[in-house]
Amino acid sequence: MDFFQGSTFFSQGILKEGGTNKADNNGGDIRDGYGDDDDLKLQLDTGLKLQVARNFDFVEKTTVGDEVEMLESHDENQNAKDEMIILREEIARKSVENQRLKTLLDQVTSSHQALQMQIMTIRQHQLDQNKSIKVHPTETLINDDGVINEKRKQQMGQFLGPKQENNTDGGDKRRSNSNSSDNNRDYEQLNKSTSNVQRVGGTATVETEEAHEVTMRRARVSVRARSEANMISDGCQWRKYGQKMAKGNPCPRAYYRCTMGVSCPVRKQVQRCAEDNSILITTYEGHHNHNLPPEAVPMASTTTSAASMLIAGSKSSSPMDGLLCPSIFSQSTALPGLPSLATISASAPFPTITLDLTRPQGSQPQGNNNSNMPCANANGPALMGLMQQLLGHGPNNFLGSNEPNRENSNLPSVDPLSIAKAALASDPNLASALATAISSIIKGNYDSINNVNNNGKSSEIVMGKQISKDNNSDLSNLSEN
DNA sequence: CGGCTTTGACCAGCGC
DNA sequence: GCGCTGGTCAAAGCCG
Repeated sequence: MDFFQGSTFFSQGILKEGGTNKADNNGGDIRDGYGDDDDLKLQLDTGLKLQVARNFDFVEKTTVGDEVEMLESHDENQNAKDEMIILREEIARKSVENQRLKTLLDQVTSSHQALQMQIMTIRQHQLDQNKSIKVHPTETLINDDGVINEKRKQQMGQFLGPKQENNTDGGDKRRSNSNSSDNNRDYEQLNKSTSNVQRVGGTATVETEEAHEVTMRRARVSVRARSEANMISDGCQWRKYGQKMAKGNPCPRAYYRCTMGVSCPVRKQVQRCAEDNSILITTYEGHHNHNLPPEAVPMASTTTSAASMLIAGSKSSSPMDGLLCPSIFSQSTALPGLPSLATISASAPFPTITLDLTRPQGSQPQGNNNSNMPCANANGPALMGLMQQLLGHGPNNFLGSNEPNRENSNLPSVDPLSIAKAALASDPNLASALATAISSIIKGNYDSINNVNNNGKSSEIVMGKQISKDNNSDLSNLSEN
C-alpha cells in the first residue's frame, strides 16, 4: 500500500508546515485529512505561509541597507517567486493526487466491508453445511441425473406444506402447541435445508421459494404509533387468543389471530410502550392466505412487503449478502435516510422491521424526550415527508443516493441501501404499499382520535361488527394487572 | 345461543 | 436439571 504511506507523509508534512496538524487532533484518522475543505485550506495555508516567509526574508535583507545586496536579493526574490510557483504547482498536483487517493481509499474501504460480509456469509454457510452433513451424512439433494431428491423434498414439504393451513381453532391442544414449536424447529431445519439448496447452485428454485415463504412467515413487521385505542385500525378482523405479561413492561401483551380467512396464519401482538403508554406497538407476523377488503390491503401489503424487504436483504446475492443475518445485526439499526422511521433488528428470534410513526423527522431513535414528541396522528405532513424520502423524492433519500449518512456514521458498517434496492427489486410495490399504509394508519388514528373526542368512546371493528366500547375500559384491559 | 374475551395452565426454548 | 420467558390453548365467563 505505497500510496497510503506516500499520501500520509505528504499531507502531514504540508500540514505541519502550515503550523496545524489536523490529523493529530483526530486521533490519526487518515480520512480526516482528505476532506475537500481540508484540501482547500491546505493549499491556501501553505501558499500564504510561503509568501509570508519569503517577504520576511526580503524585509530582513533591506535592513542591511546594501543596495547591491538588494539587487541580488531582488534576483533571489524572483527565484523565490519562481520556486513558489513551482511549489504551488506541486501542491496542486499533490492535491489532485490526494483526491484520487481519497477516492481509492473509499473504494478500498467499501470493498473491505463487502469482503468481510462475504466471509461472514461463507462461514455461516459452512456451519450450516456441517450441521446438514451431520444430520444427513449419506443424503444428497440432487440425484445423479440431476433430479431433486424426493426424500429431501418431502422433508421440506412437511413444514412448508399445508400443516398450518389444516389447523383450525379449538382443536387438539397438543397438536396446536407442537405446531408453534414445530415452526421454530422448522425454521432451523429450513436454514439447513436452504443451505443445501444453495450449495447446488440455483437448480432447486422450488425449494428456495418455499423456504422464502416460511421465512416470510417468521419475519415480523412492527408498527409504533400513538393511539388512544387499544388497536390501530388496519382493516382486518382479529380474534384475541391470549394475553401475557411481558418482561420489562408493566403493560400486558395481547395476542391476536386473523379471523378473516379460515386458518389464516397471520398473527399480531399489541402492546403499549413501557416508556410511553400512549405509544402502541403492533407487531405483525405472516401474510394473509385470503382476499382482503380494500381497507385492509395497505397494511397487509406493508407487512408483506416489509417482510420481503428483510428476506430480500438476506437473500441478496450482492456483496452485502447476508446483511440481515442475526450474527451481523447485534442491535437495532436505523435505515440511513430514514433515521426516525424505520429500523431493522435481527437481535430478536426473527428479523423484525420497525416502522416508527411517533418520532419527528431527524430525531434519534428511542429518545427520552417523551414530551413535545410529534405524534403520528397529528403530524401527517411530516410523515409524508418521510415517506417522500423513502420513495426517493427527498434530499436524503436512501434509495437513490450513494452518499453515506454521516449522522449515522456510528452504525454498523453495513449498507442498507442494498437492502432497500433488493427489496424494491423483489417487490416493486413496496414503496407504494408503504406510503399507502402509513397514510392509512394516519387516517385511522385520526378517525380513532375523532371518535374519542366526540363521545369519549372508541370504535373498532370486531368480527365484522362495529361495536362501541368505553375507551377507558379498553385501556384498562391493557393497563390493568 | 353464538361468538368473543379472559385467564390459568401448558409447552418449548434458552440460559445458567 | 431447573427456572425463566414467550407463545399458545381452552374452559369459563361475558355480552349482544
